Amino acid sequence: MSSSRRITLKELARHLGVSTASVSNAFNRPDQLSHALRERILAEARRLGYRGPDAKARSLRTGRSQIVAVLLAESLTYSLNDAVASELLSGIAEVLDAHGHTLLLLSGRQNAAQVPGSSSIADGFIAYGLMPPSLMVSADVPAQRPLVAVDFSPEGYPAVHIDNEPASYAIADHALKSPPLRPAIISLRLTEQPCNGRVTEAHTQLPPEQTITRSRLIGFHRALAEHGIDPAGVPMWNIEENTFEVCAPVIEAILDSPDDERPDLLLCMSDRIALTALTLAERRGLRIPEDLRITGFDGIAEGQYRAPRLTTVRQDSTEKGRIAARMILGLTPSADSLVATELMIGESCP
Amino acid sequence: MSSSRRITLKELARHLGVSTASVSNAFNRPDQLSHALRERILAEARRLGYRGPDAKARSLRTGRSQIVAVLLAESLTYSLNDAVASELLSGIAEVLDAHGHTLLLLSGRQNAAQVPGSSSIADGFIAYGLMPPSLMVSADVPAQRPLVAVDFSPEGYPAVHIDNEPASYAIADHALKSPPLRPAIISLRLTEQPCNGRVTEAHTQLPPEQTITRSRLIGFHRALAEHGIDPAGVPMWNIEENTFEVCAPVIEAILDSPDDERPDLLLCMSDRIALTALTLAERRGLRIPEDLRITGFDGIAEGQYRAPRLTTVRQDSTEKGRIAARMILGLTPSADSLVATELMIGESCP
DNA sequence: CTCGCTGTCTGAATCGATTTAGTTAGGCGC
DNA sequence: GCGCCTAACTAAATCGATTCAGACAGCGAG
Repeated sequence: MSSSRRITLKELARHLGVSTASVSNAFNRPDQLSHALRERILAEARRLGYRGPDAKARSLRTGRSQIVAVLLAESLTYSLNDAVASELLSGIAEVLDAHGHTLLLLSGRQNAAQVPGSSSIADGFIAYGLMPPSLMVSADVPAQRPLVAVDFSPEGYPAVHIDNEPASYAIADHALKSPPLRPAIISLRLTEQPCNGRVTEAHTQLPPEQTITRSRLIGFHRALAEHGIDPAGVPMWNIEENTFEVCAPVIEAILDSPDDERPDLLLCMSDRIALTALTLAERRGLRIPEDLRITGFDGIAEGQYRAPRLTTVRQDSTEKGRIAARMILGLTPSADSLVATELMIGESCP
Repeated sequence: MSSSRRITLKELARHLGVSTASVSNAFNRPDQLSHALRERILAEARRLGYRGPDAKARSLRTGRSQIVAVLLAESLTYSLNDAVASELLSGIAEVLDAHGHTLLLLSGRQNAAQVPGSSSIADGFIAYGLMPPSLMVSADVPAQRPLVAVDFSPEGYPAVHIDNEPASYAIADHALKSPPLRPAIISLRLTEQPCNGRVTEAHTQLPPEQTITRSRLIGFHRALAEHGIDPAGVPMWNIEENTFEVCAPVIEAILDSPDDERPDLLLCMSDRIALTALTLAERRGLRIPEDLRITGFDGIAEGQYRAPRLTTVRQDSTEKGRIAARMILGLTPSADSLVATELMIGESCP
């Protein structure tokens, strides 16, 4: 009533004629004071509109904020619209929520204006996606703060990931059981070197910074070789960013090939790529899978909630998120964790 | 080296033999000290591994945290997997990012174990989705803290929204230009009363808590009436939660009707519902749009990146997010804002 | 009666910064 | 040489809590 400013714990204590310690205990450690006093304090707090201890002050004093930061290699805008990242976040959120923690979103690709150090508020970090060490530093991951990595393995930190090579081998192996005439691979960011379109030999010679996509490629190649197809002879296209907009022109170019050169099997490194191919092929009236077979990777919902269903490898990103969150909260010992994958046969490549 | 603990500003100052004020200014107000001293301070900071002022302490002292909280009516798990909410978050993140702020995710449906008051760390709030006042209170939206509402209008706060009634009138009007034999409506959470399936009269008599879906329904009804169809005679089904899993059984039930009772036009209140109908109808071999026409609402990417494309009303959720974020940051005066919608004609209902 | 113990409650230090008011020194004009 | 202004720097209060180390009272045992 009197003051418009929010009332503080100290003022509340003075109103009641008790110490600040008792008020604090009334909110945090009920066993430390008599029932009667506690009730009196809570009643007066309600009366004066005191909402409980201020989070900023509490976190300074205790050193804990109940906040876990997720540091994303890609921009927030991209990540939030990407099904795989969203699933991961959703798994993280589920566990944090259940344990009274909240989620702070941080991007490695943040604006330079970002005040350095502003992230030191988090109790722990979950880093997702391939992040150069420089990014982690500039994003101010404090040296001695707990960090769990997802889908990459920075030295000295526990990581949650899947086994990409066998998984991609498995799906390629499945697809190759009916021998294709003209198989092709559509890959995702093999190197830091920008490349959207047909991959030349030069690109494949570059150092394998992108470990996930590298492993998937190796799996594809192994399956091809085992089926008697020389991987070097299989054409490959690269996609710069895992979005429909960026995929579409590359796919259109592929589909524009003359009929006797057009691939009849597309091994795609992500569901987004595969779904884009599926959509554009259908718009052209190609029959799936008779004229063109397509496989994906990830197992996002969109690929299953459609007709024909996408043949893909499901990785349970939600579960990855749950595991990472449990490690950060200390509910699980922090150690490298391998999540299982599952081959899902849809109508896009039976 | 010596101490494993993180070094503080005060210790850094003592190392250098300068006051803490100067060290603070070296990081925050370069114009307040000589260039030479500043360089000396920053060099020593680097040497000792000081990463800049601690965010917890800074936020306590200044009262600002550079954090904006998004309070979601639904669970985080649901919201992160919902395309509309993700788009909104993505718009918010884009603006916050560009201005050195970060995003804290809070759910109105949070676990009861949530420490009350833990959200008082945020500088401002963006609330999304219909949120009963009680939820906003229990989620501890501080009374005098800035809040912008999206898609609902709590008293005393600015709101960002679209004009639902004319938008849904427009799409129904479009669809009814070819007169349907058996139109039907699939609605989304018209009341707090749980109902997944055929809507009885009782449900429609309930108080209109869900303002958005109510408005959309009124728009549909107005269009029907204008085209000479009695809205009371149009069957309606309700969907409890906007997900494939919850939608699917209801849609299956509708499609199970004998051929001469099965609807030939589905006016759906969301793209998720419409896409579920589209998928399940295709799996049954129904021809779209010859056997069944379907319209959606929202304009999510998934509906456009497919064949046939979904006929829908696009609402630019990303833009809603940007606007809300700008208001919260004070870049734009906080006032109610109406975002335009756009009718998008796809092949699902030409 | 005295000792020690338990249950309540308090005083004061502390977390790590920001910021106001003020001190000091140097430069400049006249 | 004097006064005034500015630039550079500092001392100390403050933000709003948590928590440790007692203080005090009451009570039962010996």
